[in-house]
Order: sequence, then structure tokens, then C-alpha cells
Amino acid sequence: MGRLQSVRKGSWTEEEDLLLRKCIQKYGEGKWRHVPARAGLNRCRKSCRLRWLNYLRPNIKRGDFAVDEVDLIIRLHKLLGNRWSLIAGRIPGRTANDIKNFWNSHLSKKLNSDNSSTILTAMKVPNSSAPCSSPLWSMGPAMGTGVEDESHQVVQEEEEDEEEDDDDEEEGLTGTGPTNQLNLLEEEDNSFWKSLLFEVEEETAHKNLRDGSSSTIDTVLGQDDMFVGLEGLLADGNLWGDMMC
DNA sequence: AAGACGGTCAACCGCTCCTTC
DNA sequence: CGAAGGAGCGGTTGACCGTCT
Repeated sequence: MGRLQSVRKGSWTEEEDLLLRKCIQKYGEGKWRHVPARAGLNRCRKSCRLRWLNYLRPNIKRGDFAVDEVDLIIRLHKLLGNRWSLIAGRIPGRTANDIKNFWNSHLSKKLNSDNSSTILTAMKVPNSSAPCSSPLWSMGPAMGTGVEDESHQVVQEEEEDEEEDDDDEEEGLTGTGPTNQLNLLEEEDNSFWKSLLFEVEEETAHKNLRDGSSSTIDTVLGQDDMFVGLEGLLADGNLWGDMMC
């Protein structure tokens, strides 16, 4: 029986960062159980994974959150609750840990005493309740940040999938002749939320199928007020105003 | 000037879910 | 089908730093 070798804990040194970075560059992400040995690090696989995901990964944004991002976090948290990884997936360059920390240190306290509109007003948002008040909102989550990464690609792919699913709606649009700029803008906004809704629907339906509590997405939708509310907002095109109330 | 206090953030821990055998 | 191990997630902790008294 060999003696258990204790792994190093605490802050990472530059040397450790370098070793981990080189290892990921050579072998790629994943297979975290092999990473400590491959990198020559005396760290557990969890520590390596966390360090990479939250700090070393390319395209990670440091520094203050933009007003757009705060706005998005508030709305997504209202929809999803503390599902930080899901929220982070919609905010390019930000990690779940970043968002969680930001929420706990900045937003949760403020939201307890104020409402989100007050917070955004305090952050000098020109008109936080108006639709598409910022580039991030009008162009989709990745465009406002200038970061082209996997999250953005995922959204694009999902939106492409969405096009197939929304054939009826597309026909409806084109069938009524030329659409004005506002309608096009609202379509883009809604596609972001639709893709998010689709992602959450799939996850929840999958979970419920395993539990045997329901058999179809329709059933899930029927059970969950959140989906009913969001679908209604999408339908009447007043997502932005209602979300903030 | 220095100690107390509060805020922030990187990292750890424990749990759940997923995959493989 | 069930057990075991791996991977991922959210909650929590603790060190560090800036501000206040």
C-alpha cells in the first residue's frame, strides 16, 4: 500500500500556470485526470480544470462588467436562477465563477433593496427599459463584446437550427411583404431568448423524462410558469419592458 | 500611523449527474 | 441494470487589498 501523496493547494504560481498552459496546448482540453501528470503539476484534476476555465483559457475578459453585461446577468438570473454556467454560456468571455462572484458581491445585495431598473439607472443606462438600448442587446450576446468565441458560435448554430423550427414564422414574415427595421430588430432579440429557452426546455425535459414525471416538452411547458411567461413575452414582442417589471 | 472592518475574487469542497464497464 | 469512477456545478471559504476610524 503506497502512501497517499498530498497535492498542493492555494494560489497558483506563474510557473504552474505555464506548465498547465503548455499541457493544454499540447493535449487539448478534457481528460482532466491525466492533466496533473502530463503537466508535471502536483495539483488535483479539479484544481487544474478550475484554473484553466476561470483564468488561463483564451478570450477570458478581466475587469469591470459592462452595463450590457450587468443587464444581461440580471435578466438571465431572473429567468434561470443560480445556474451560473448557463448564464455564463450566454455572456462571452465571462466565466461562471466571475458571474457568481459578481452577483454575490454586487448585485444580490442591491437587488434586495432596489429593483433592477434602479440599479441600471444608477449605472447610467440611457433607457434601460427600452428595447435594444445597447449594441449587445440588439446584435446578440457576443456582438456587443467584440469577442468571437465558442459561445457565440453556439448561439449562431442554435439560431440556425431555430430557423428550421420556425419555418411557419419565417413564412409569416416574408408573406406579409417588407418588414420594418423595428420588427427585424425584435426578431433578432427574440431569437437569442428563443435559443436560450430552447436550451433550458431541452435540459428540463430531459431531466423530467429521466425522473418519469413527464413525457414531452409540452408537458414541461405546461407545468412551468416561467416558460409560459417567457413564451407570452416572446409572442407579444414586449420582452424588454415586461422583463424589468 | 496602525488596527479594524468590509469588499472582492481565486480557489476549495461536496454534491449531483454522466459515462463506462 | 447497477456499480464505480470521472466530470461539472454551485456554495462556501479564506487571503488579500482598500477604506475608515
